[in-house]
Amino acid sequence: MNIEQQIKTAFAAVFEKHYKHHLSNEELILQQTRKEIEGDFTVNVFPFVRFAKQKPEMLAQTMGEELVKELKEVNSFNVIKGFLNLVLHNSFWLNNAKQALREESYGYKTVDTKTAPVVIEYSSPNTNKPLHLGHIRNNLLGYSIAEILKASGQNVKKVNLVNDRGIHICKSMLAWQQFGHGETPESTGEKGDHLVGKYYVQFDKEYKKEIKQLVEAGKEEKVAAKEAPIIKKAQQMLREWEAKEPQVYQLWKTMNEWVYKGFDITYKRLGVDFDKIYYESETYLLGKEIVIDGFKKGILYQKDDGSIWADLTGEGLDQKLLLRADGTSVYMTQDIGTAKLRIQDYNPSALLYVVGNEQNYHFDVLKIVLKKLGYNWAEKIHHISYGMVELPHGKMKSREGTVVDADDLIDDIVKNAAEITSKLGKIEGLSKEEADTLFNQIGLGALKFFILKVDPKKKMLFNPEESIDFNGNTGPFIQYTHARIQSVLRKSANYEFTEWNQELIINNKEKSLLKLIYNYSEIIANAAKLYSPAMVASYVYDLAKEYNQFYHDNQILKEEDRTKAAFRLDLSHITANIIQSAMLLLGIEVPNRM
RNA sequence: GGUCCAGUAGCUCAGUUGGAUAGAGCAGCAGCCUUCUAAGCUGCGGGUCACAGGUUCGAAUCCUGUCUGGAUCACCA
Repeated sequence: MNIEQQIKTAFAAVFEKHYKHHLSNEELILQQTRKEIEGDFTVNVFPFVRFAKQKPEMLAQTMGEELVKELKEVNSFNVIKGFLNLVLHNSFWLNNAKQALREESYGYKTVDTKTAPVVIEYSSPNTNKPLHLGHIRNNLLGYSIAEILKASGQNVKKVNLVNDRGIHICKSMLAWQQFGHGETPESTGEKGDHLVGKYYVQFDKEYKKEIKQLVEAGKEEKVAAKEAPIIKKAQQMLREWEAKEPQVYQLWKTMNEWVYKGFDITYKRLGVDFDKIYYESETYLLGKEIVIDGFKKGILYQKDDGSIWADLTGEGLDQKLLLRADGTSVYMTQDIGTAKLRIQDYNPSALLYVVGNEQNYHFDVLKIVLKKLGYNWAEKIHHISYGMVELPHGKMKSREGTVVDADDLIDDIVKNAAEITSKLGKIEGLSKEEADTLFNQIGLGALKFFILKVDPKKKMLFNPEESIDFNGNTGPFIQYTHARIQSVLRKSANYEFTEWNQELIINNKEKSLLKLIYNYSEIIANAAKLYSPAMVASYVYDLAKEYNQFYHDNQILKEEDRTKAAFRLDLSHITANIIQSAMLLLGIEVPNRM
């Protein structure tokens, strides 16, 4: 039982003895005492005055006196208005520090790999264009959430679903066929995903041109959009693809290979990975079968043109198309198939999807359709919905060329890290290779922290200027704190120390650090519960900030009292370890020098 | 129009199930390096928590309404 629970239990027992009323664990709220006030844990007794029939101050006073007697960890207390502030013996915090020193992965729970896994899907790229800033948020969130879940003791499987088929893929294939003159990544030196993306854009251009021509010839815009020859050709190509027509299939394979090679580079730079990759081309037929089966059972219905639909009006939603009139699949169809496949593959306890909030409706529908089809496991689906990334000028729009390309962004930020780091004279004595590694760590550290520190549920503004700031609440600030500690640790070899014990007298800064150290495992648990890397980011920033203040105010190696020196060195050691481990949960590496 | 989400300092964001005087960073101003890494530390200024009601001992937090912004309601994914 942790100390919070002990206090709550003791509080309830004492309260019942005095006032003949039982307080449930839920109504008893224990919070950490705010910094300006003396104390470690605080109970607000206001909610209980009606049971005690006593003034809040009196009640708090009585409870304080009793708790000091009852619990050996509680040293003293004070009462301010209705707030009972409990002060623990310093030995409690010091003991926890000893534990943090002993435990290899302090704060983490061990994973039982025999339990049913949590399957988390993230990334889910389309193979028709390169990754952009929006994908970066997705990838960083997915990776980090998975790592946090693992640290909280869950058995996690990371999966990726590659949207490698569909009308959008045919569009870039068609454009390449018509306008590509046989270009390849090798012949142009262009990264494969960028090359394919170029043709996707070109398709859109041509399509628009044809629509415009048809409208000028007197067609309505809607009709024109349907009748434009190039879109007809793309649709024809999709049918040929589903029929595995050899030429189309070969082209599709070739172009997808180009894209995968490009993606691999970007994934590697971002440091994300997967346990399994699903390809929509391998799963969509399963979805198709399920839909046809559902139609035969009368759960779904068919329109005159042959298309198959789900009627969701009973659930307050609309009609939803599941198979087109020409028999080809839509996005929903394949998601039905992959969900079922994942259940078969893993028998998971939960199916998580890291997907943007623009698809909230899609996931509502997915769950309802699956339930209608009789799959009880639909309940296990949870959409981790995150907000869009916006730029200072507004939204990213591929058509207007305001998309921030993932590769370009990483290049820029690493370049910037190199400039600043060099200017600060931090690369003296480093080899070219070591320096490059450092630039990458700092640049990506800045980028990742900048994105992950924002609450995933909220939309975020990506200001390029702020993202390359390395001061204040940033990744490099935290990395720097870690490097600083490492420097102290390296030098400690030249000093003698005397082992400290629980009797040690500590100052305020030391105590603040001890408390933050104590909080780490609960932060991980909460971040896991809320799927929020931002909570970890916020915590590790607080920790680094607190350490820097401590570092500024106290001598460590040169402290005269060698017992205190030993303690401060240990505090530094623990802090560095937590910074490293917390940053790892965010997918950020911390250098030993910078 | 229906549904959903958001609105906190000049800007970007914290604020864990309702609790004490609403916090950081950036930007601005003023200080601190012969001493363990100054990518650091300290101080100053900056707020009608969109607005109006309600719930109660107590509301940035919960409820209702209004305003503003966004997402979505496709034979796109």
